[in-house]
Amino acid sequence: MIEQCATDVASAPNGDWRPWSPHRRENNPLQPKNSEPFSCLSSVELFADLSPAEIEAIDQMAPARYFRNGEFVFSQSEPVTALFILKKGRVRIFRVTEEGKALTMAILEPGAVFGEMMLVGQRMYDNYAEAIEDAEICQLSSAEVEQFLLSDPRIATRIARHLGEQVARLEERLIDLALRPLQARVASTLVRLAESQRPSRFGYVTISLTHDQLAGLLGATRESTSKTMADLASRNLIRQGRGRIIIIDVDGLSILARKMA
Amino acid sequence: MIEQCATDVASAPNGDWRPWSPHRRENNPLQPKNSEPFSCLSSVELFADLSPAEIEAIDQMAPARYFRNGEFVFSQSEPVTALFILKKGRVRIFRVTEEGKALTMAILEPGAVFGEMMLVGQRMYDNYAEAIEDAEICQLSSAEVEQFLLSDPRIATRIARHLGEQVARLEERLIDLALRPLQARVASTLVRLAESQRPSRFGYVTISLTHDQLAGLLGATRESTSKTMADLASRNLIRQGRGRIIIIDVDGLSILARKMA
DNA sequence: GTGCTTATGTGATCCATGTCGCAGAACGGC
DNA sequence: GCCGTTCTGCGACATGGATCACATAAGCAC
Repeated sequence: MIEQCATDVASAPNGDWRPWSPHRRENNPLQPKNSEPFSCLSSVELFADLSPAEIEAIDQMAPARYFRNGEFVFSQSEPVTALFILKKGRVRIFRVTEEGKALTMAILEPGAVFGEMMLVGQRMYDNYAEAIEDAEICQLSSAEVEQFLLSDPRIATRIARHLGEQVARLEERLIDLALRPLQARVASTLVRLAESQRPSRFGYVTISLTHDQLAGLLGATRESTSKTMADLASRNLIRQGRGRIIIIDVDGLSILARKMA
Repeated sequence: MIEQCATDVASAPNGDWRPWSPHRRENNPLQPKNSEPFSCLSSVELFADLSPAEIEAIDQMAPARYFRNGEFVFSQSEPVTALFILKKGRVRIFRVTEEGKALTMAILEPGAVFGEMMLVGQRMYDNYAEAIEDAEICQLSSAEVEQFLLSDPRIATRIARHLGEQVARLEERLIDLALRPLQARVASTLVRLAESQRPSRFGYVTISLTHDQLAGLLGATRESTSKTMADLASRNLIRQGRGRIIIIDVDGLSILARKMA
């Protein structure tokens, strides 16, 4: 059953041509870990105002599904489910133009809620969501959301707040893209990513992204991103590893981030 | 009293140097038209679910203020008021970088609500609002909003919906900026502007913007915007007048809008 | 009308990134 | 160990817009 659903959603938007997406596609589905003790919903900010009993009730409605690295969590073709809660793994939200170019809207970490725009009347248009690590995701249908969440002012307010944050972030990115050179955009993006990350063992924050994924987030090419990253590394602001970026000097990056030319 | 407030807010963010803003600054304040028969709040989508009595109640709290073309409605320095309702005139929301470059986030028409991000916990950061026509604007303080609006699920939902639309629009713009050439961006922006406009007398939509204002919205220079506009005009997609753009062929523009290169 | 101010047209550069084409390096599987 | 795949690093080159520097035109004040 899980396999059924998963491969279902994993099919590419346009046939099977997807230069903007990882190609790995193993065919052994992820099995649910048996009896996770933690609710899908605890530690999700959206439900912070609810009592344990209420959370439990909603939890019943939100079955987890499992996605392998590279599988699609949703695409336009899937308008049934409204709200997704990322329990484990990471998910990339992105859009694709007719010509096959992609821009990453967000890279989500565990605890993130997504798909909120659908439940607020918006279609997700050409937004796609794809697991970039094996992931575990809870889902609520639009009907359930409409009935149990939007009607509750505590949650509606949280949703509004969450959307407000998104607006702020998007405006920030728009500014960057419109009037800052690549180096500043890279720096600013790294800072933003670093903030949403717990600083691992030794004070340094590690970001697990390839240059390619970072480029998708920047609206730049992999090549120029690589060049800029090399430059930042040579200035000891970051250190590089294959698929990982270690932030050495957040303040230095922040300064670069607001440089214009 | 009105004069007092108005000149108060009209002061520029950094001293008086504002290349990114109109210079006109008459010093006779606008006088309120006596006894407008229409409430500030009717015909505002946000309050569509409320009864006339409730609207009336809120209306009492929302005094109108008058701003001259070029005056600032708010800047960072004014954190008191939370929600603005544009009754008459037009307002431009924009951000400025340290270097003095500006990007216009939105151009608002009568009936629009703005400042919603503040009331949702967001600071407006470096957002400014400036009247680009003589304007009449109602205001609610954050306290009032908190107390009467956010707690009401009907309104909270509307706010969420409104923010959701904004997110969608911003993502659209981000895509445009990231991966479409200027001509497509101009076309797409014109289409978007045309949609939020009532098609005047003879079917044609007229947009009242200078090339400069349009450029601010595009994240491009006035020069390249002018060139592109001339091109569009030569293809009979639009017609030009000083400070006004007449949309002749929306469909033609829409096609250009999705062209990549 | 005259004259001032603001909007638009245009052309000659320049420069940051995109594009294309490889080569080397790091990892994963066997 | 070896091999294939995925990442990263360059370099040569093309190009869309930005910049700068004006010329012209349209409207407003008088």
